[in-house]
Amino acid sequence: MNPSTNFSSYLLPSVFDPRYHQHLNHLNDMAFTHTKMLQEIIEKRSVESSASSPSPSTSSSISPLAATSNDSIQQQKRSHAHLDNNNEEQRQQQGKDFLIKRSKVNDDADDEGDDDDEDEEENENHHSKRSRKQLKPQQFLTEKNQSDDDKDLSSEEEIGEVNSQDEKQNILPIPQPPIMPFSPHNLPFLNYIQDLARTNNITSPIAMTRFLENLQKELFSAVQNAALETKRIPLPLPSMFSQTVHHHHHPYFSQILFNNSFVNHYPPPPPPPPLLRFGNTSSDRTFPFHLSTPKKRRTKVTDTRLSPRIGSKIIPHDDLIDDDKSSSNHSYESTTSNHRRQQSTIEYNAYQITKLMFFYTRYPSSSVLKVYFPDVRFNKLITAQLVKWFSNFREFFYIQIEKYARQYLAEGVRKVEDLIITTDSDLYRVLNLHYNRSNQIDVPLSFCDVVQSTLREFFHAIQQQKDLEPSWKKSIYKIIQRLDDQIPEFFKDEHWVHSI
DNA sequence: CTGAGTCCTG
DNA sequence: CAGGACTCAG
Repeated sequence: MNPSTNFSSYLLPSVFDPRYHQHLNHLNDMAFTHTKMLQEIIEKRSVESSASSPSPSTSSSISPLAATSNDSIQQQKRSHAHLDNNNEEQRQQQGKDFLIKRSKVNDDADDEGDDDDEDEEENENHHSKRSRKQLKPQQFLTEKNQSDDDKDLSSEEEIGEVNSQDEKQNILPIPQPPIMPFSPHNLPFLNYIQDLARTNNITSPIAMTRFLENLQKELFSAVQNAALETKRIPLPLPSMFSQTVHHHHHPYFSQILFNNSFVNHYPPPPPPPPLLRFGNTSSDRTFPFHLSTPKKRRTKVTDTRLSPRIGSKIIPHDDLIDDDKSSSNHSYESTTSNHRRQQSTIEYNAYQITKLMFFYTRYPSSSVLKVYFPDVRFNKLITAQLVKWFSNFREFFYIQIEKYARQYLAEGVRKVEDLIITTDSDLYRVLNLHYNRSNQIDVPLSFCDVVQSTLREFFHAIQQQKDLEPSWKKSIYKIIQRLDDQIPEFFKDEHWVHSI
């Protein structure tokens, strides 16, 4: 049980969002740019320092201890615990913040859309801004040693975390790619480095050189990790994760669940198709700095799934021109409208499929659900979501039936035997409209029986005035629970599922 | 204490 | 429909 487990899941969804990849690309760019710049700085510095101070061996003055000397005792304590981890991490974190921040400035389309609060202080001096973030759950991940990599794997999915690294990646040859012109655009980065240096009490040229080298190393190893990380990810993660970049291959359901359960920050409009700026390998797409802003803003699951357009399809009383004749639809589908529909259809499915399942089982256990959503990596929240859906379905189901039971009673029906539910019954139609609005499946006959049984139970109970007792419905629920059928196999069929 | 469910509310 | 309070069983 990793404390980060719960939160890490909030990070997931972004992975599915094309914009996330855009964002990563962007960060990647930045990293290279900055690395390059660092190198230049270092070169420059080293020339200077070698001229001024002959003995490089003294460079150890940059050690964290040097930093603590002026600082509070608290800091000392902490450095005791973490050894030089502390400072490293600080710098690293600042680096992250910076990168993230930068990318935000340059990338309006960015939709992480969660941390309005977090980065407003970005113009403040970097010295003080740490405290707040320190406590955030994800941050703890960075404190882990690389030695417990394995543990990390078990702890759900922490994507793109940066672990402070060992030295195996010494100075790697910089892939020399794009020669980045030194534009004013990059000035903030220099400022940032200066701040950083100040923070770390870097004064002497030698120390500065050393400091910059370390910084470079960190930056670069981060990039390297990106590559490693992406190779590693597919392992612990379900297949769906590896698919996420190929938008032609949307996992029908997981997409939704994750999107919905965790990231609802995006306003409705579906993102434009993600385009990778450069690089074709997966490692090019990912950058290890996960956008460390906590995405724990309460997610309202329907927010994305039931974006206005999508939601309208589910809401009763909706003129669903689109869905009801989806078959004929395909004839006129042109590029854009088709695209739109695809997007919405994907989202529509998850929920709809769950609804269809309701025809077979009213009380699916979570284990059953897992079986029928094999490509979904279940976690607490997802499970809860599904359970909640079924709970809501049931609610509607029982309310309708109770209503009709009372109605029949009022109409003078006497014997429960007179209550017969067929596909022509009003009650059936109402339910079918709710769960199977587009007639996507043939409702199993058993469902009629269940409805009928339920109706009779309610009827009988009301007739006996059991409804005056406190929780009179519960006994009925128990009876109905036993009537669950097995979910047919075709729910497992990916093709069928996609065709919904 | 936790998970499953229900009930109630917005 | 989602959230949250609440109940109840294990």
